[in-house]
Amino acid sequence: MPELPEVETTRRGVEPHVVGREVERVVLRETRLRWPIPPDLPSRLQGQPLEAVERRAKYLLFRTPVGTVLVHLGMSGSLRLVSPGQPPARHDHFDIELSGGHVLRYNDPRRFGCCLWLPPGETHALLSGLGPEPLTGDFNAESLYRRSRGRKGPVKAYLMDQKIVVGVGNIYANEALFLAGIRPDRAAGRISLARYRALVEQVKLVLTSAISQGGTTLRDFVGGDGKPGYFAQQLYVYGRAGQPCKRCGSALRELRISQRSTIYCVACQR
DNA sequence: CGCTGACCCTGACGGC
DNA sequence: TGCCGTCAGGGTCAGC
Repeated sequence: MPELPEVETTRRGVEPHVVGREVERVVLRETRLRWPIPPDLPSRLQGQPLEAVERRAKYLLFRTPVGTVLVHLGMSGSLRLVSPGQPPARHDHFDIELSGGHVLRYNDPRRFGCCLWLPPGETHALLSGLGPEPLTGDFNAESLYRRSRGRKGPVKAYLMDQKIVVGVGNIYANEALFLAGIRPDRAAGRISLARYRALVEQVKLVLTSAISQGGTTLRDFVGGDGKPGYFAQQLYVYGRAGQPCKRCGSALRELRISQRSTIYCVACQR
């Protein structure tokens, strides 16, 4: 599930139930994620108040006075609030039990996610070297254009490079390139500033729109059994290879860029 | 430094 | 019904 909008939706969903609470207990069931969960995480967290839930790229940061829990949902992870005593399901790898009667429960079938501990003041290697957040002014056409000069790789791979900009995953890279009218296999270094302006605008629009969609299902995070909101009904190209373009009717084509499914319209994208 | 492909893991799905 | 190959929204890492 998690692209940036799903991660931000998760952050907004759990924040009001987590901030101001205290960690009563941490239960680890399966520590073999992308990297092992530190065995001392429960003892470090126990009794600590949670001061904030932040997001950087697709990482969730749970702040306490003695350090930060850094969570990534990988490809298949989710973080939900459940009631105390609710029996764990398959792939429910750990719980953070909070005062006030909520349990933060992490589920991840593929185990590509992670849960790491970050001492205060330290900046984790995973977070250093990340590019700007896509919804801030630091992500702009001028710097995107400037940094692209001389690059021969496809613009879609460039857009998904976390050093260039964070949080643009495969779905939204496909969508933004369609909306900006840019062929995903065009060399990043051979795209004009004007077209990068269009691309930046569409990245911001598509992410903002998806976050607002996800926001409609926030209630699912508390005691519900529904999944976080999904954006499928508004997709122009992702998952639609062979089907007609919603703008011009041409059959959408598929190719692979950096091992990832890439769909585009030969007529609308140049 | 830039770029490509292998890899981590489970589950869903389509073809035979 | 079962088996097998392929694919999936993440990212790191080695190697050229």
